Amino acid sequence: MNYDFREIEAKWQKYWAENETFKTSNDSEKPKFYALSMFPYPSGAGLHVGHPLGYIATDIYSRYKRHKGFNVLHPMGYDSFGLPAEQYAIQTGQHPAITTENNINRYREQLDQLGFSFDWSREVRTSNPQYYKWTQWIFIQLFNAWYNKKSDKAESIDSLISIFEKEGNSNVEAACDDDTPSFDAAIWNGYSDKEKQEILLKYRLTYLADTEVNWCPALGTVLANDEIVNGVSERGGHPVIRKKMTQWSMRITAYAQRLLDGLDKIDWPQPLKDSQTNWIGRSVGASVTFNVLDAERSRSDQDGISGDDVTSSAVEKPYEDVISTPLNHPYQIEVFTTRPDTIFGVSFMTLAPEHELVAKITTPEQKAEVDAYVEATAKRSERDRMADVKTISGVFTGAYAEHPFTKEPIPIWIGDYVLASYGTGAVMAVPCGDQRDYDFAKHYNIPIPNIFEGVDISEEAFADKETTVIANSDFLNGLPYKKAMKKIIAELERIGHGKGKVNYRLRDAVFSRQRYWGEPFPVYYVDGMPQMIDVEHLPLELPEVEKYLPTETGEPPLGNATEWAWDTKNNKVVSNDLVTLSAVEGSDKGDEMLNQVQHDGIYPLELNTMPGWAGSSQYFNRYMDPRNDDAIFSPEAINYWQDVDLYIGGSEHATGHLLYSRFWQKFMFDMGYVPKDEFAKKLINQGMITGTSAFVYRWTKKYNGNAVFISKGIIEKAVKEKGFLYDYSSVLDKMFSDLKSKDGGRKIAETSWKHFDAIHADVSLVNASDELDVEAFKKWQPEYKDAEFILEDGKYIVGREIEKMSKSKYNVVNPDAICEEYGADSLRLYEMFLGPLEQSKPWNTAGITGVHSFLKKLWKLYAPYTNWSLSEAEAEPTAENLKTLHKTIKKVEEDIENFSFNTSVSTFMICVNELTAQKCTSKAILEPLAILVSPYAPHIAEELWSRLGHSESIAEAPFPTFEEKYLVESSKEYPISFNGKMRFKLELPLDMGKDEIEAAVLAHEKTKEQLQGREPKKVIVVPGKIVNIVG
RNA sequence: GCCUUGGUGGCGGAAUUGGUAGACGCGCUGGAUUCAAAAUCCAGUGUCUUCGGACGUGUGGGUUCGAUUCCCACCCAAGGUACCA
Repeated sequence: MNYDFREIEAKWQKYWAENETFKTSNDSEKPKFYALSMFPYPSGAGLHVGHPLGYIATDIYSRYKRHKGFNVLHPMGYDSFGLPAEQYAIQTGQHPAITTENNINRYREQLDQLGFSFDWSREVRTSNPQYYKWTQWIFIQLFNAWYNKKSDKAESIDSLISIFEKEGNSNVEAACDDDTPSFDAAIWNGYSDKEKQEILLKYRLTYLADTEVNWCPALGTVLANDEIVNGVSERGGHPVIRKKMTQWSMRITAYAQRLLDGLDKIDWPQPLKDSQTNWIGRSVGASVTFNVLDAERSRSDQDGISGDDVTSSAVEKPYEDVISTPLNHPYQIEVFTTRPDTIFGVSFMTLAPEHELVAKITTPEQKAEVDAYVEATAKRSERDRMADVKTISGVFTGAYAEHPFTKEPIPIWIGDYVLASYGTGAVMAVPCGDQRDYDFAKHYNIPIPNIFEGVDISEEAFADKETTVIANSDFLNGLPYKKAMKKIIAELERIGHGKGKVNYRLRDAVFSRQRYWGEPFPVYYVDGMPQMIDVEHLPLELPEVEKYLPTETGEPPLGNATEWAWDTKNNKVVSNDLVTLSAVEGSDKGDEMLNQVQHDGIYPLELNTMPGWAGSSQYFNRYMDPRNDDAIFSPEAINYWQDVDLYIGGSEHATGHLLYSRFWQKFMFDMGYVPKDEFAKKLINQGMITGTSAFVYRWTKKYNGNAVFISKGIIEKAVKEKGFLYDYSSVLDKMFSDLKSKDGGRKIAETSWKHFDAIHADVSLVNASDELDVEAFKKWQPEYKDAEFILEDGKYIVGREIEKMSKSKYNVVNPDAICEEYGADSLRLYEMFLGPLEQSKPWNTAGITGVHSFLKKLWKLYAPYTNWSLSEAEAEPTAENLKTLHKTIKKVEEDIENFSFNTSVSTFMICVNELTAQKCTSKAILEPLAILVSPYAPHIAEELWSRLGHSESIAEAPFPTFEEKYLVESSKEYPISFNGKMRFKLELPLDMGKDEIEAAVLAHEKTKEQLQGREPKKVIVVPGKIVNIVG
């Protein structure tokens, strides 16, 4: 009987489902192994062949680990909140839950036909209330926690309150807002309840803050950076403004250092670690405060400090800095620098154009120029400003700062190379030590003082810390970098102008989204202060709304809900109308009056929803105990499974999902909920599968009103030979003649590619030889049904190009059609065979015939057991058989451990070719071979296994053990090289010594032939490897 | 600009620690089988060649008996990006 993959695959998929073959228990004597693929967002387009790549790899590893005796957790679920379903809802009115459900069903169908060993009983969906109940739960835990820098971990907010009650916050070292005031116990205890809540919000790990967002009034929504092009919205081209909005934030910055340190403990790809490291952006240096000289004095000179014209009330002073600010300076500029040792080289300062001081310090003379520059900068995106290194631009503000040591005036400029979002948005510019400052100074003729000993800075800045010796710097003269750093920081602290500081680029993560299809916050507001809903009343389910757009007043979509108020007496969602606002209607007193409102215990609920990453930041732990309604997971479950052993997914999640997940895991660890502070031991990024687009070439001329397509080879030849098109085809020659009368003559111009439009043809219309199915193409594009096709050798050959898979390029390949034609096992093998897992590689369906015929050969090899017409042929394995088998075991095992799945497929092919040639029918060979193949091609392996006489699934059959003894050789075919080039081969016994080998080789006639009488200068003999003769 | 990854036949790719470059597969060529096609099987397939051999892993150097592999400089492509002070 033939290899009937359709029947076999359907049979075993059914078997696995019915027998729950891959259902995993939370207690087992076996060692655990947790293999995880990043769960997908179920989009409407379904899976294309790129998606399953990582899933197949994880599945192979999971199945392998089962054969190796592990209790394997291999779950799958859906990241099912997201924008596309919401967009679809806005357009059609269909509830996102329905769209999502449909998409999930389609995904499930597609996944099922690929034969994955998922434990589907553990499926999670982030949009399912039973799931997001626990997302809300974590949010509440974060709200009720603060970060204690002394213990370097998160702690319950209650511990903070008791400290405040006893001693205020002067001894507290916490991650908190910049504007947190200091208070003692008496002040704290005197605060009203609302004031206390306000203070506590500044400490909580999730907190409310005014954050700038890109607000698009026309769309009534907030836009992401990449939704804005040239200052207007990508969709519709509406203006976008920066607007402050009160939003939830996550205090991830508290964990910056631990997120950095943790990278050393985990086996993740270095590029991914690098991008997290860069994202966190730790730099060590100092913060330095420069006083801004008032206009009067900076113009006249800088004689001492005497001013009494400025009152202290005008001082804008950051609360946390213990800098003794001279009261007579109205403004300070705080900068962060990694090179405080170069402070005597400062010759100007640069502020980001957005810096809040710009408007305050600019002199009237410079105002027009500065305003114009600020306005011009506002139109440029941050991306744009970053990418453009060549253009140097900036404007002098007219103001001067005072050097903290020399008291010299320093001109203050603004420049768009300084970004407001990094550090303090201000730079102390040291042109001799920083190339950007250097270029800026050169461009604007600002002096470049040299403060380095023995260094020429006439051409470029000098930034090598290691060889730095400071000069022209008062008390720093003669010091190397490290010593100078120490000294200058001490001095800055002594004079109250700065301190050593570690700066992180990482910013707190905004956690509010003005969307409908996301997790609702378990939050209601009493007098404007957020209150958490008690955990026992979760989940707080998404309300129904009439439409999914923002409200007319600009509130998020949940503002459309009529039932969206929290009844604190009955603990349930009730109608908004029940929120009683006595006596405030029409009041112009605002907040003050609101405080006096009588609510009857019914309060408005939060209108924002959580962002996409909320649901994915702990899902890996939820899989351990997904149906638990009393806890996110039981202690037993988390203690058994601990963490993810292998996590496979795309590198695009490097600084999103993978950073936030690590943050939440560390928080969960601090609170004692999880035993590991890193959730995934090993991570692998699978590469992207690109498409191989096909192009047809349409001549820019028409013939009888129809398009003319010319085969690629004809054009190529004509272009290469600089010839005329009509010389390369008799049909074209005739066309040119016909066109002559109408056209007034042949255009005598050499053929060039610009005479043709390359048009995407659907890749399914092209075969492995790049030949287009012309008739099918005409049907596919009816506008070309009468088009002419100029063929070469009777074929139309298309052009090929590697591009990203996309609908518009007609190069998307769907797994369904491939499964139908070749089967899931072929698809699985082929996806792996394409190349290394981590690399991106092009898809070309044509090549699948290779692995498919391998499976047919494999099936044939088992003919004594599959073809009942033959009598069962049980034979003792030959030495050759065993050698083939064991070298395969060795290689496949190594490959799986190294995630080198592509080479395993080759190894299987070689193995089957060899065993076929050996006419092997031995069960002792074919049984272990079935197990070896089973992780890769599980359906055929199960079928062969059962035909070999087993009644149990192959899934847990022990992996064959490699035995060296079958590979021992007695002789080796030595490659004999001359000057490193292999010239001939010589078979010699492996136990032959170095000298004997040398003698044997030198005596060989081919050696003499090669040497042509020359005397060998040297003979290198590496026994068992190679012989190399130099001469 | 910076960071990361990569560059080997017509194509995807292989090559364990520096030791036979191009495994395996696709495609191509020729043959067998067939009324024919599909499928299958066999042989060949890096380039050049005076048929002896010579050259050949992005380019140019270097280390070595020997380099796809190690070092230096550069070029190109893809992805990322926050001019990080």
